[in-house]
Amino acid sequence: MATTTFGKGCHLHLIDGSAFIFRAFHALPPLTRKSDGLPIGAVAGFCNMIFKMVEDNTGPDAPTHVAVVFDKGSHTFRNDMYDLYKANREAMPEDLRPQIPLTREATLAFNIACKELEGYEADDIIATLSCQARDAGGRVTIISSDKDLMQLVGDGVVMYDAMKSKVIDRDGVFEKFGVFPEHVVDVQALAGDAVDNVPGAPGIGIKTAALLINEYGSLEELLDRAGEIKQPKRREVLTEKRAQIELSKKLVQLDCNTPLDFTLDDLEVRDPDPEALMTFLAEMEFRTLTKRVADKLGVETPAIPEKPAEAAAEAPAAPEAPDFDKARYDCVRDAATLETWVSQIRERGYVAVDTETTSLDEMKAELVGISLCVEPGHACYIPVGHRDGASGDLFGSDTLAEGQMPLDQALAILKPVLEDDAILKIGQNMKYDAKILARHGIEVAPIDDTMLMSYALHGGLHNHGMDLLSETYLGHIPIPIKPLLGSGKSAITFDRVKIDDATRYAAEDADITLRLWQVFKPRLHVARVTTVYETLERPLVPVLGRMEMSGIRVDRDTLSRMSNAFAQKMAGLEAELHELAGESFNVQSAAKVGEILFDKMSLPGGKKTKTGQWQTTSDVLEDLATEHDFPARVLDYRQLQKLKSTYTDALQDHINAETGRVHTSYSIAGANTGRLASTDPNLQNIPVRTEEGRRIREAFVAEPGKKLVSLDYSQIELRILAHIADIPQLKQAFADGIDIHALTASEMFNVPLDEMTPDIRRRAKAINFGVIYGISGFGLARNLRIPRAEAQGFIDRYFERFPGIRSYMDQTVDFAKEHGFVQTLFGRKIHTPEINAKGPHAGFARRAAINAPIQGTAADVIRRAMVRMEPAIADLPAKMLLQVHDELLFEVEETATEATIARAREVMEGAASPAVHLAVPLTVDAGVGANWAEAH
DNA sequence: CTAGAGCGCTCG
DNA sequence: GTACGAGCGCTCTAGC
Repeated sequence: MATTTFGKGCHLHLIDGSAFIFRAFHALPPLTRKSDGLPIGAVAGFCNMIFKMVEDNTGPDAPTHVAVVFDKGSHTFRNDMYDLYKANREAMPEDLRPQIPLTREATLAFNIACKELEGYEADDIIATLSCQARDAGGRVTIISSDKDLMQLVGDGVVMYDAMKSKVIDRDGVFEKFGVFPEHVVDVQALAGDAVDNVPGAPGIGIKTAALLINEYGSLEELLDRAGEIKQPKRREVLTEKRAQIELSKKLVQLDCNTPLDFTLDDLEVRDPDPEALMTFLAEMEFRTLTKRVADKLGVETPAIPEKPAEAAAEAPAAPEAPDFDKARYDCVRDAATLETWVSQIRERGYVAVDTETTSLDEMKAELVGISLCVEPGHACYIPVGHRDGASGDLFGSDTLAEGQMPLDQALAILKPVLEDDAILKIGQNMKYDAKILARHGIEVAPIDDTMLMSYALHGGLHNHGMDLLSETYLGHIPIPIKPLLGSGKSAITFDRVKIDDATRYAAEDADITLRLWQVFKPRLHVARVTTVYETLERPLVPVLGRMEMSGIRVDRDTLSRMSNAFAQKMAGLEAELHELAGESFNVQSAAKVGEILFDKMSLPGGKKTKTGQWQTTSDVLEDLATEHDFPARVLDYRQLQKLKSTYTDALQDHINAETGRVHTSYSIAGANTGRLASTDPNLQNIPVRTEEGRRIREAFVAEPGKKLVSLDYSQIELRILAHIADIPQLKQAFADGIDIHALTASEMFNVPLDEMTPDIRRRAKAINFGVIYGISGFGLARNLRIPRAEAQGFIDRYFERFPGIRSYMDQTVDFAKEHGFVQTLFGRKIHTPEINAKGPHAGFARRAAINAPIQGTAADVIRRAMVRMEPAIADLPAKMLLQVHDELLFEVEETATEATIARAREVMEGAASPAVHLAVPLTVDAGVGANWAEAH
């Protein structure tokens, strides 16, 4: 019970509980409770902080009153003012959610008041209590580092950043905002907040806002006199966005009149109940803290059961897993047996799934069987499409020895489980199986994917195929598929494999998948890649699956006509080349071309490849082509050859007979940097740079009544470089929409922008790209065809003008050497195992390490856009079809192209937030057309 | 006959 | 010895 009335001499500590645990979660290493793996890192950080305060606060400055304050409810009065408030908040990380109620328990265990109010943010409760305490003559310390609370500082109110052990007073606020606390809301109203989705005044950041507020005295005065501002952009935005700015102020202004159902007196400091506190700490298994608290309270330390530590990320698989015993694998041939598997799955809540089919092409593959696994060693195979090797007849349920269930019956039994929200389906490369099942009307969800888990954990270390993962992380070599299917001409499809053999093979795949999942799952948060996996990898599976199944219409006649035209021209060139060479030879053989050029014709400047063959790459041939016909004609021939074989011919073979469309396949875990890779066919390298090549894109068409719509990020990697390396001139240029290569040229060569020549700009452009690739004098010299010393001079000059670039490169390489990986802005890890190598390897590894965060961040950004795109355009007659690294291609009803562009652009331009606040804008260019050539 | 290495070219 | 990241078609050869 309160014995004193809050007033002069009292000191109130207000702890921002919600903000603290969120920050602790991200800042501290991930701890789990040893007995069951429950994530408790944030709770541990919280308890340590509380205990430290209790210990420290014994002197005259000790608090007399304390409260821990939490957010409650996702809808607050601010959402009534502005429905997009905090609209782009990301879902709470899976490992944090269970820790929130535990933090409340911890507060109560320390016998500290724990306060929250439905529909209010913790900030408003803190504001109200702070005002009340100050008005009563007391002092207040707000334990938080949230800048939104800085408006409350002053008059005996200070903030304290518990993680940095730093007091923030009026001067501290000025340091952060450039204004004193009474004007913080004005600055915030102008600068906005990407994290909370407070709009503010576009183009005005904290610095400019502070400048304006200091000049005009207040936001209201500034808005009234906005017409006087000299800078046209600022004047315009302040005049036109006045309503938005005023709304922003209301959103950031904290409410000092929150209707509380308690008083300050209820917050008086109370001694903890030792028993309750010790019980809680022991339950959490905080060994060190429990002992320290017990010593402090003068009670006995309770025993905490000692269990073997969780396997570390590098440790081999859990030894208790049973051996792979194929005899235990079950072949399911009837409904009753399948039902028993279904009930086992329901008991567990998860199941590993694998499908066997007749083809690697999901759009052509026929389902042959499904395997399931519910615990290591306990797996089954359900044959549904096996055929007699000789006759090709499907085995029926009555066939002796080879009996199997009808496909429809098996799927009908499995469908409810595979689509059940409460049952996790685990697969290795789930996109494949999900597409096969989708073609049979089953939408598999929710899923986990061991291939993608491995990608998040081990990106850059090795590939993520099941055979390799099994051998590396389970110490088990899986049954090879080769002996079952054979190879080459005599290869058979899986439907002709004997059911007994198929059972051993397929059930083992599901078994391995489940075991890999058990190994990888706890390692995700140990390695701090849970969010990467959950936001950048896993959600892409259904999105890409649908894109691939949609496919894109490709006009066979267009390709066929082009093929014929190319063939004619090639025949002419071939004859000409034979004539010039004085012999008949295979023009497609680089070795022969080299011999003729450098041995027979003795042209100068020949270089050998590492196998001793003459090098005949296009840049070598281009140098010779100015003087001789032969190399010039070879170049012509090669261009046509490439277009014909790779594009006009091969693409026709990829047109699906049923859909008339081309269905590529995206590898999610293929590229080290996080980029996707497109295969079978690769639709990410369709020609565009030359006029002739670009015509291939005319064959990629929209259905009648529809259009293709293309949106692509403008200069995304350079923008990310400007942000990461923090280059003021580049950031400013992007903010102002200035031609970035011209700006670079101007800075480097001291040429004013309005006197820029195309050649100077071209050089600067090459340097800009070189920087992204981990520039070297040699590489730039080769690219620009200038002496190496001159190229090195350019690079030196560049580093002089943009010193941040050099330090970014050095820091990135140092980080890689120390940690063995580099990271993107979104936390994706790219391992760099070769970074400490000696010799030429080192150079490669170094440049790759410099490039990876840039290329990888760009890849993360478009992944985020793709995941958000489907819901954003769900109500429009539009489909996302292709991704080409910085471009998304859609097929859209003619009437909806503009709406789609608007919607898609918003998603793409905002894709970094709220996780990352880029210091440069992302901009997107759009195009529409009947075909891809027109749209791009 | 087949698999894989080497070369060269396409894209971002 | 060199720009970063990918996939694929062709030739050529080692090995069945």
